[in-house]
This record gives sequence, structure tokens and C-alpha cells, in this order.
Amino acid sequence: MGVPGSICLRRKGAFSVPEIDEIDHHVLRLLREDGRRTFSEMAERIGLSVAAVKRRVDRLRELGVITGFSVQIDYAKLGWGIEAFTELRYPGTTPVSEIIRTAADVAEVQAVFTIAGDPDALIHVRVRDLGHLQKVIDRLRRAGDVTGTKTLLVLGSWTRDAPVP
Amino acid sequence: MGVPGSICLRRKGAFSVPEIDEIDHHVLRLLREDGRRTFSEMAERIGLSVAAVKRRVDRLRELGVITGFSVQIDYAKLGWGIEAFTELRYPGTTPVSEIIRTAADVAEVQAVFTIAGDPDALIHVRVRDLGHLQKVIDRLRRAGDVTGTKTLLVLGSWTRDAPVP
DNA sequence: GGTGAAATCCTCGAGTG
DNA sequence: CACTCGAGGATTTCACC
Repeated sequence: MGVPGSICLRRKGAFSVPEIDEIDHHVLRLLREDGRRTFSEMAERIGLSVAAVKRRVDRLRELGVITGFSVQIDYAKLGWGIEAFTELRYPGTTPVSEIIRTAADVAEVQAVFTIAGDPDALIHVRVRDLGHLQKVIDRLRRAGDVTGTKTLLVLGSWTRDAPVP
Repeated sequence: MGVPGSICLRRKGAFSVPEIDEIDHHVLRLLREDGRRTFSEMAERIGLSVAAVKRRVDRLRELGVITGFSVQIDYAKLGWGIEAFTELRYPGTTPVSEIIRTAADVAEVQAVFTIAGDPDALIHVRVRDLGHLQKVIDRLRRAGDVTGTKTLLVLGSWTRDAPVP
């Protein structure tokens, strides 16, 4: 096994949707806390019928506000205990699309952020150990025409909204 | 409304769990693709009974491999179109716990990563606009005894495993 | 947005190798 | 110990008000 997962681009700069009301935000908050909440439980908390809540969720999906659901995993428990951010610098001629493509080709890369200014990209990677991290960084350096890297090794992390274990 | 969400610490360096087999990884892969998949659908894909898949998921939760489920949201559509990473530097005397606490106090902070070396922390923030970003950075600077910041403005992002819209 | 009924799904105990 | 089966209850889904 490896780092599984299909691949997709997320577009930025979409226009904000005005027709999102307080109830929609309530639905989103409940689903952020637990993405597998039943419609019936949410309906009870919100004070709406089950069908109404389902329609809200369906609509939020159609609007593209909800892009999907996923499971939260403790990767350390799976043996992927090391997390790092690598800053990448490229020649001024490198198009953003190539930056993303070459980085996404590396299986251990979890996310790619293209940046205004210096560095040109910030890459979130997850690896088994430090030797593995070295290999990944080497692969990133060789992939595109990278002119420089700086890697920030994550010691600990905190995330808003992660459920209490 | 603001950036909703409860708060919790994620511990790192947990020992890897050996008794995770291929079927468990298959379950995790299916749930990463769609966290609301039904047990029946997963059972069919894996070639197991519904009850067996449920017990796998229950066990993965008990082991702490699965820490929860959540919804994926396009925040730009909610009017939170700007994303940035801010590197924070602290005096050598500042304990990690205080770094996390002061950053997490700022509602716009989505995640805090403490770092080995320089900088001392990397903060992921999400804001409505650039003026808002400025305010958040100012608040971060004043919060702890921050000695320096550098903010990386995100132009675009790619995430492994985000579902295709 | 609500209601109700049919289809589907979840849950858990019992039985099997 | 992990799996399958099956029944009862809960949930989802959809047409209609």
C-alpha cells in the first residue's frame, strides 16, 4: 500500500454565494463536527423536518459549497508518522500548472499551495520516517526545474474542529 | 457568523498499529473518497458482509486510526476566499503549548503546525479579504511574544483525494 | 417547508469455521 | 476471533400537500 487517493484540482477565487442562510451554516457546522451525522439527528437539533435538512444538504452540494465528505485519519497510527512542509522555488518562467503537476506526481505529497511571492509553492508531505522524507525531497527537487527548497519538519499540530478522541 | 468549530489537540508520535490489514486499508480508501459511503456499498465493493465492514470501521475508530468524519467545504463560496500560511518566530523561551494556545485563540486560524528549526510555527489561516488578513496577522503578532512573521498568500491549491466536483 | 410510505440501511444477537 | 445470516428498528428518499 501507499498513500492512496485520486487526484483533483480545486479552483480558487469562486464567487461567494449570497443565498446561504443561518440554517445552512448550522447544517455545515453540524457536518463539520461529524460528517456522518444522520439527517434525523440534524433535523432534531435544527428544528426542521428530516426532508428539509436533506434538501439543504443536497442544495449545498449542487451549489458546490459542500464538495464532499471524508474520513479523518491518524496517519501516525498507520506508520506515516512524519509530516513536513517544503517550500519550493522555481525559475520565473515555470508555469503554475507545471508546479502543481510535478509536485502532485509524488505520491507522498498531500497538498500543493501555490504562493504569491517567495517561495513559489508550499508542499505538504507525509512520510514514514526521515529517510523517506529525504527521498521525497530529492524527488521533488529533480521533478520540475526546482531552484531551491526549504523543508519545515512538523513537530506537532493542532487543527480546528478535529473531533475529540 | 464566523469560522465555527470546536477545538482539540492532536497528538503526534503515536506508535503504529501493526494489526491493520489490506481490507482495513481498502475500507479507509473508500471512506477517504466518500466519508458518507454506506456500509452496504462498501461491503459490496470489498466482497464482505455489511456487518463485517461495520465491525472493521468500529474497530478502526476504537484503535484511533479513524478519528472522525467531516464535510469538505469550498470556503470561497462562503465568502472566505483568501487563504494564507504565516510563519511565526518566537523567543527561545516560549513553550510550544503557548504558541499553539495563542494562535488557536484567533478564530481565523485553521491549523497550527509547530516546527523544528526556523520558523517556530506555521499557521494556516482563512479570511474574507486582504484587509481581514492584515487584521489577523496583527492579532497574531500581538498575541504571544512573537518576534517575527512572514506570510505566504495562497494563490491556488491542490489536494490529493478531494472529490471531483 | 411538512407528511407519509416504500425502499434501503443499520444494528446486534446467534450460529459457523 | 472474524465471518455470515437474519430480523427488527432506524434512516433515507421521494412524491405530494
